[in-house]
Amino acid sequence: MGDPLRVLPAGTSRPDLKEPEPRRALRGRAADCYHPRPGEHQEAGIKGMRVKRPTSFDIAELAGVSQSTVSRALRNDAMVSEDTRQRVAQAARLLNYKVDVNARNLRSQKTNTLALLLYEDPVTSQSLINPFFLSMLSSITKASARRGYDLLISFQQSSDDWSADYAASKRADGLIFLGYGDYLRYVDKISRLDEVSTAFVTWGPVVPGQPGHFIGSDNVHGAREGVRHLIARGRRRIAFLGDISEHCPEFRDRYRGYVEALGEAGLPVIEALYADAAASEEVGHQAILDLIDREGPIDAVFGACDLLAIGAMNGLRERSLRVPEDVAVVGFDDIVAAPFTSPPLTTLRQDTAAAGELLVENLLRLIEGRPIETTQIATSLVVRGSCGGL
Amino acid sequence: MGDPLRVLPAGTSRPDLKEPEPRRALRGRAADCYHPRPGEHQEAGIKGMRVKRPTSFDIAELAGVSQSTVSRALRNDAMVSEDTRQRVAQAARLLNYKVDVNARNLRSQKTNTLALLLYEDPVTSQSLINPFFLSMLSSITKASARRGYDLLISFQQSSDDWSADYAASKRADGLIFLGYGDYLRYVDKISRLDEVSTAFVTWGPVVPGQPGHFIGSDNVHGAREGVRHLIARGRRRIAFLGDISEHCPEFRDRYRGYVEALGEAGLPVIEALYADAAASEEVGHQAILDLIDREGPIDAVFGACDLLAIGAMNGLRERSLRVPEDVAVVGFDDIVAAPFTSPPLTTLRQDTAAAGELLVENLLRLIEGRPIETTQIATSLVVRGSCGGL
DNA sequence: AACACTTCTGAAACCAGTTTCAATGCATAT
DNA sequence: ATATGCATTGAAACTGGTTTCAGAAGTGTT
Repeated sequence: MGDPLRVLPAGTSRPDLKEPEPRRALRGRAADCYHPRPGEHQEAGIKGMRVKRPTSFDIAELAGVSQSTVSRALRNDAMVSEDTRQRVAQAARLLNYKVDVNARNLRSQKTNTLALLLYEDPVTSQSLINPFFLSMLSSITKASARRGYDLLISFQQSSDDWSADYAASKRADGLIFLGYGDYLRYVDKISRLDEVSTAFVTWGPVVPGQPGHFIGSDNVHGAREGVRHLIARGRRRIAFLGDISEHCPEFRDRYRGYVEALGEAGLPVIEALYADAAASEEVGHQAILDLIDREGPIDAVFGACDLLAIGAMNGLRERSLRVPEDVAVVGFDDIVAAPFTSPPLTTLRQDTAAAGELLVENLLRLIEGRPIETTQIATSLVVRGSCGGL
Repeated sequence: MGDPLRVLPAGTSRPDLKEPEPRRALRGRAADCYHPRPGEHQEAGIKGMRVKRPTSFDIAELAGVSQSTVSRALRNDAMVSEDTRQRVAQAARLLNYKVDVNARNLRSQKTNTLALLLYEDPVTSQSLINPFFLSMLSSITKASARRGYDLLISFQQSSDDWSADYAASKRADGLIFLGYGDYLRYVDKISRLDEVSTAFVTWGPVVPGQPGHFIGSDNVHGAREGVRHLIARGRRRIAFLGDISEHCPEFRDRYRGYVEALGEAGLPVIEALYADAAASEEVGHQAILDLIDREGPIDAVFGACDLLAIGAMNGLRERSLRVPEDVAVVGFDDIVAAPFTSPPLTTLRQDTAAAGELLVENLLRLIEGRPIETTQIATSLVVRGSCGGL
């Protein structure tokens, strides 16, 4: 088969250019100094001898078309004949051509990149070691990759190093906020994003008045299911562990679910069985000790997160109370450690795969101006040993 | 105080430009259609009415200098007077100017971005839920942020979706590879990176012949320390759990440490006390059962990773063997679950903070052509309950 | 006073693509 | 045969910075 790349289409080699054409001439020179062959990268390692990357002009020359046609062909623009597209594709493959995303982004005013801002809890610094975020991360990465988007990631430590600049400096088309518990401290900055019309989504509880951007698990429903499960197994004095101040809107929702489940069953909500506790093992440990010493026997604990539930189990063991015989325990999150505790922890799994998918989906909807439909993710009860059998 | 921005320096308003100057004229127009005032973002939300971002030309006009001077001033280029720098900075602040990184990258041929490629173990898919990687991720992010680099992240699932294109398409200046256990399957592709002179570093065991790029914990030393600790507590029949085939070079190194510690103490290496096991709780569980049933009593287990050690503890409990009284257990990694097992797991902590720092540091050294010095990170023994007291 | 040497600045080239616009060729409608 | 329409294509404008180059202003030397 003859080389189709050498067959120049009629009308291409027009000889009627007489004037110097300074701009074009300079651009064209790039092509002249590039002599690539597949597999001849030997000099690449030699310092300062780096071979020049091929540009779309090189592809154009090789394929016998104009540079703009190369651009169209490689983007599968509609207005290119199948024959041309093939020739360009082959030339690009031959020279091992890769678009320069900076040039592309500059002109098209699009980056095809999302930025993920991960906020640490400045108090506990727990969010970073919370495996929950690794699976969120994984699913977000995959969801954006599947849609052809790159993902920039940034761990935010204080509210000072604010990274809305990711959008302002055209590094990313949209932002994803992720954080555990108290993220309201940066919401004031988030609201400013609306003013500069920067697309963003946030993981966490739905904030009233801005439903579209805020995506989270159905915490109320999940907690209700967990507490129902305890009640169905005959537990009556069920303690709730978790900070329900405005710092932890998610925990507050889970407390609502707890209250609702009790109400359904006609059980009283005993104020004294609530223990304020930040999300960490140590805090949960101490909180349950205080609660038992103060209020006497309980027969179950609902932890607003797994770390609290695990801390509670350790505290119970310290008071020689057996889990689940004496006290049943249910957590929330289903972190990796959950199946490894003894007994294994019954908990409400947050569907991180669906969550990541929804965050990205909704962010792209915002970017493209399409309407948002779903904003909540269902949780599922994972029954293990700590709640007293199936 | 008068507005310094209006004081044009002499010689700036030169009136001797008569010719049309097509290029400049078009560029200048951008400045004319932008009328910003701090806090007047009202129209920003209205569709299609988006206010045009300020460019460096706008800053130049406001500051009464040329656009190239603006560029220099904002980058703290040496060749700008303090007075000019101040004026430019003030103008930029006033218009809330942010550089367009795409334009910057395009011209400077630098992205100020690193790409992190996280590989899943296709067999166990464990690496994603392994909290070890979250802390690696966190430290890598922080290390690159500290140096002014953005971080692109990508979870690689199969060896097919190869992302050297991150560098080829000028998205990133360098690559960081992260993966658990068997990553040799993509090393053939990694070696190709050298050919195209793409800077990269890899987390894992040092691969002979390419010392500079490969960074990892001192696995031999760490394992030796752990096994020494067991020996010092009187243990003699110490099992080793872990796959030491070429698929897991790290485990292989840890096995070497195990053998060395035994040798130092004059203990024989009993072939039968080695159990091949991939990195997961289930596999460790089964492996220890088989080993006990086959070889009879042991008094200690060294797990090549924490998940294996945890699995082993569960298996031992199933055979009614007490940890640490009957069998002492030591793991490797120090994952978050480690302190929550019962008894809490003694293990070798990998210093992820130092590791992330070193990966980024070395990658930048490669990018800038500076020599690399360190390639190994020390581990530290974390003594908890599972090894039989301090 | 003439000269060299910095230090600072502006004009224009440059990076490598996308997008606009006008032109071409060809098929179909009149 | 001519007008109309459409699919393709190329030339040139355009994106918003950085970098080169040359010139101006100011200082020090002889």
